[in-house]
Amino acid sequence: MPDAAHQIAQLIRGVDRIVPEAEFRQKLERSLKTGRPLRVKYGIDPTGIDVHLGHTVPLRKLRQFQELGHTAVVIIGNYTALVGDPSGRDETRSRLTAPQVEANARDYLKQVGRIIDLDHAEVHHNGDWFSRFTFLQVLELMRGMTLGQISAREDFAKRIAAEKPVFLHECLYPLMQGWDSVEIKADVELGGTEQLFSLLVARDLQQAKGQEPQVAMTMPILVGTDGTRRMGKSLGNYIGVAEPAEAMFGKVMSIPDEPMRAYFTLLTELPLSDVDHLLADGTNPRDAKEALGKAIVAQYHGADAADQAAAEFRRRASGADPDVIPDVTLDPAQLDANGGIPAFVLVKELGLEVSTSSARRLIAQGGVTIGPDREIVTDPRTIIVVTDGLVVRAGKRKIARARLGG
RNA sequence: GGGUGGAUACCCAAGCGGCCAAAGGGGCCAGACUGUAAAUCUGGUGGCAAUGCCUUCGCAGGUUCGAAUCCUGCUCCACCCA
Repeated sequence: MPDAAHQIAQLIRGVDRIVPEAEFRQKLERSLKTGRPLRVKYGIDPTGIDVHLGHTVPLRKLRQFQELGHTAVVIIGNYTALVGDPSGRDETRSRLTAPQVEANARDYLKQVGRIIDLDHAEVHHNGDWFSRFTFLQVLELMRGMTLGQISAREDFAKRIAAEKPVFLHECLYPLMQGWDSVEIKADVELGGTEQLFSLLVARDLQQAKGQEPQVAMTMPILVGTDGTRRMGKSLGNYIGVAEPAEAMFGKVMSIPDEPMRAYFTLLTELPLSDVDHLLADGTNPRDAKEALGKAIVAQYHGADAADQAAAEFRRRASGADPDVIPDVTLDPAQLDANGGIPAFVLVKELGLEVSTSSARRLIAQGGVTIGPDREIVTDPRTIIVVTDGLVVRAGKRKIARARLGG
């Protein structure tokens, strides 16, 4: 194990806050002296199915702890998922059923395994203990917090001010999360900035049970591909860890320039001095973004795939067609005697648009080009004579090659 | 239990008898521009082999030549008082 100073230097990268910082230092030093690794907790609620780069920020931190010899403890919040984390929410989360949560949990773990080493991690489901809770225990747990504390929380306070509902079960969420820490005797808990409140609730509960309280380590919230709002599935601005290399790379390239530094810091291992260099004035931000994209994609798909994705992106950006163009077989019955078909029907049949109405619109706006010469079609009713292998492009991203069945 | 205010397209939100496939904003799509983006500008954003037709304003009925708009019942939601 590297010494405490080294560990701290490494662990502090990208971290928002450590509360309380002195305790963290003490815990680390003691761990080194006694050889007993720290128990580092990270909880994830299986509410959706896509783990995205936003989730990987604390997960990558967890991985760093692992690499330094500490114990990663992953909590699958199958019970908390039934409640729904109110953090950062301005409305109540929609309700999930137990089987949904079950299925999600399995899927999640698979994706989480892309970031941390699950073979050397502890994985718990908080349903293991919460499903056995008696009502009396629930009441006891609720003694841990007052209405004042709860309603002081920013997310609840906002909702109350906006006359939006706050349900009682949501108030229980931080207590449940805190109890998880008691169950697994956490030394450190990781979470996003907005989790600080919940992470600190655990300290009280642990102390009440005679345990040494955990240290909260919060990570900044990663902004999504729109560059402003937090990355999230519902906002449609996320990059999923399970996405194919090219899609992942393309999405990284589509972020605005401003959040690049945060991405480098939180999502890559690149030395920060190198990052400074890449982002220095006078350099082309595209090159920096390309380096960022490669570094991220390589983590999930390998360096070769990352390079290929980058090359492919350059090709597309220069206007060339992609390497692989999907074939779509046309039903010959759609064609007239001369092999012709109206442009808007063609676009729909090739699956480039979902409805004839939208196909008409796209064509009328000059978004459709046909064949090697990229002939622009602007009248939706233009009859296109289809030959086998005809390439049709719709907008910047969609393309298909027509195949005549036969 | 009492009171009040709501439910409109992907989201927010206007409309309160015909001029409504429904303002405005956001998002998204396309085009122009570019350093990959972003920003900006322009256009589009229910469906249909389509100068017209069909379905859509919580649900079910009703009034009317005509209903997102008026009436009745229902469902759901929130807030306030207790």
